[in-house]
Amino acid sequence: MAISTVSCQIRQVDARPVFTIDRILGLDLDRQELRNVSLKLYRPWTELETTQQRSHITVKGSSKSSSEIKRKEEEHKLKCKHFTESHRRTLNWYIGRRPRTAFSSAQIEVLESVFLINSYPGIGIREELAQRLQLEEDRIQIWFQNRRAKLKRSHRESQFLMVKKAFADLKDK
Amino acid sequence: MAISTVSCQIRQVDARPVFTIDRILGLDLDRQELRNVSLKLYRPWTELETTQQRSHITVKGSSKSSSEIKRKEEEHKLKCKHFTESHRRTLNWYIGRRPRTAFSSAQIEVLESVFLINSYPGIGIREELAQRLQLEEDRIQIWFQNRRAKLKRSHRESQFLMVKKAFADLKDK
DNA sequence: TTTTAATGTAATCAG
DNA sequence: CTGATTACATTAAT
Repeated sequence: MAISTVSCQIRQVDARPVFTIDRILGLDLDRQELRNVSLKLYRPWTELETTQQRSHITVKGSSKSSSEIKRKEEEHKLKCKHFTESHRRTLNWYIGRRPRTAFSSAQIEVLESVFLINSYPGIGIREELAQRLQLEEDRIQIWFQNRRAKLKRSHRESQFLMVKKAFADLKDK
Repeated sequence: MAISTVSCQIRQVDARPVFTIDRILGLDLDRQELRNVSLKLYRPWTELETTQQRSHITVKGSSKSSSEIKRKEEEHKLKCKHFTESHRRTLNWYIGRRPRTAFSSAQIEVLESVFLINSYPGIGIREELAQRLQLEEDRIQIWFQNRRAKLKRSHRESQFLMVKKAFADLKDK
């Protein structure tokens, strides 16, 4: 099979390095020589997949996968839409950064309520929220990430204050 | 063990949601009831750290062995050092997560050069790189893992674009 | 200026 | 190992 052949070649290289780091960095070998070497790189995913041989992978997928694929497609469509609707941001806009989402206060309220109970919502809850709040699931995941970071930051700060206060109290004695 | 207990509780909640969103929003359950439920929130950084409870993880090694054991011991010492040297990050830091390594651009350049030739460097090359770049071998292994993931991701995306284009071309006919 | 959505990537964990 | 997810530092929009 093609793959195992290739990986053998690699293993060989590993054991008795044809490419030392010096060579790779071009300290020891010039580029012309490098092009002459016929070493197949081991990049399995570079090859086209022949539909059949991946079906087993898609089955065992964790909680996401089918829903994730759909999500990514939607996201992509949305990205394309952004290119066409070029009002505001036409200039402002550089290499494909998503326009900042402005959550409504109603959306924030719901998100905060959920966060209070569970700051690590799984895919199920996130998708339900997405549907209910008319947001992409990705926006929600990011929101929770940022929210956790914020909570952590505030926690850190309050701890810092407590330590400071403890020191102050010590001085008073 | 405390940590796994907590995360199991969470996973339970995720799989078979005791808290539906309706309940969380109080559409289905009033706050008094909510307070009676004894669900531990998963807020790791809130808890005090109980120094060592993660050592079992280091055992399960696979293909590597003598060098790996030595390496793991060093890593462990390093972790302990982090607990004692409590300047910066004392608060920042919860349950023994390694502080994020910031690679220098010079280090990245070398790593990328090697990656271009061989994206699956064996232990030999990794250790040489570690010595040369003044990094732990583990950092390098992780870097290659993440780098492969990145390459694969970008490859997936470009494939997606090509499929999309193919569809567009079909329409044109 | 402050807050925070978005991004990139190192670290972690399950399979 | 991969794949998914998380934490964290940074950037940039409001």
